Amino acid sequence: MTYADFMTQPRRRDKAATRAALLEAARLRFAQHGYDGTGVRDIAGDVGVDPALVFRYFGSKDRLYGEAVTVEVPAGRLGDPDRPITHITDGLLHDVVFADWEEFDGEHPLLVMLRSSGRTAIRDQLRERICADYLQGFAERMGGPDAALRAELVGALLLGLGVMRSLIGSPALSDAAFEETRTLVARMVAALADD
Amino acid sequence: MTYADFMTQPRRRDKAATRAALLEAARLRFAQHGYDGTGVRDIAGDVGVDPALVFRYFGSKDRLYGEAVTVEVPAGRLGDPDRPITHITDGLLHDVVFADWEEFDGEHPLLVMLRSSGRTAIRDQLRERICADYLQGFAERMGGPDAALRAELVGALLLGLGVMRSLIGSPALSDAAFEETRTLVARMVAALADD
DNA sequence: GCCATAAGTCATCGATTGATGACAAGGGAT
DNA sequence: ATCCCTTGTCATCAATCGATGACTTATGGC
Repeated sequence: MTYADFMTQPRRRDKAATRAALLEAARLRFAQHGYDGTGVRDIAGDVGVDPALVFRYFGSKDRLYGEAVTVEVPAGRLGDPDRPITHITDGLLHDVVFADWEEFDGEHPLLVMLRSSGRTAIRDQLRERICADYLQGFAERMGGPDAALRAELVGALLLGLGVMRSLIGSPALSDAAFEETRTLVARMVAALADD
Repeated sequence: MTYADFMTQPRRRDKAATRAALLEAARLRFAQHGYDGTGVRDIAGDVGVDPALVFRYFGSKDRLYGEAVTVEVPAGRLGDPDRPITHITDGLLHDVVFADWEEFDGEHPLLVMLRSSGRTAIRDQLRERICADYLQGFAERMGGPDAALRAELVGALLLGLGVMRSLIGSPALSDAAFEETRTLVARMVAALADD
């Protein structure tokens, strides 16, 4: 049997595998084209399966989206409260901004949600996750009267980096080595933390 | 004649005024719900006019979007090449990030485009404008071997600030006074410019 | 006041959307 | 080999999409 025969051959029936394949295809589609720009037929077409299965396995397009972009984000290695803030941002830069989220076409799920932020439900979830998962941890390590504000400035920097890298595709940042960027970011964050 | 009568009264026929009203309604809708989340009927409905007029005056939804988000952005007061970079970012922070773009529902047109970045044409235009209008000016004032990278870090910070403020709506940054934020941003940028 | 032109409306097209339920077919257990 | 439950397909619905062209109505010049 040739390879072409193998590919055109009907796939073996497996609920779990099909469901997982749909989920992965949905992640890619939503990441590239946003919620409104992605159709159920597109996703099912990528997997090579009937669109009706999407509704059988996920109930609705909304629930599929919810399950697709919901991923346990590393809380940011916020373990030791005495750890300097630049170590935290180093870790986040590496794990969140520079990490290759291959299941989301290389983009962080938060940036994927950004592209679908026209829907208020998605925007609310986005704010909720950014504030709870990241900003609060920053603020606790900042100290001072305007700790919250400075924490959000750090968040803005990291978020902006992600947007520039994967969404805009700015030339220098996209090509830069991690270590080079890390040094510069650490400088900016340190300037913010000093009193 | 009561106010209700006045409102339900058919508006006076005026091509220029209707066209302008459609354009403004389009800006608001696109800003809030993105390209795919906005229908021609929604826009026309806001103005209280027939959807067919959109095509008569703008040709297509695509061209309406193009005309709606295209706005002459202040080039960033890049006049004097000797002006320190922090002065530039001060001005941009004030005119671009903190400015209230009322015709775009308070958001900067670039952030509006961000919400529609699922469409590759929009994403390309977005990158083009950010690189040409801002990053290049930054890089010229940076100097050093990695000027381009550091320029994009400044751009990432400003872009992230805009996203946090208007798109995410993070609490501290949204409420903070301009002067307070300006001081902290200047600190971060200065740390980047020093050798 | 009439009339031509511009402004706005209406009906409708074809494609696509999310979603539903009836139906066909594969696969393991007996 | 047969049976039955699970998996996947098909046909289709109602709504909405962008878009088009024919029609109606208001308005300014005479």
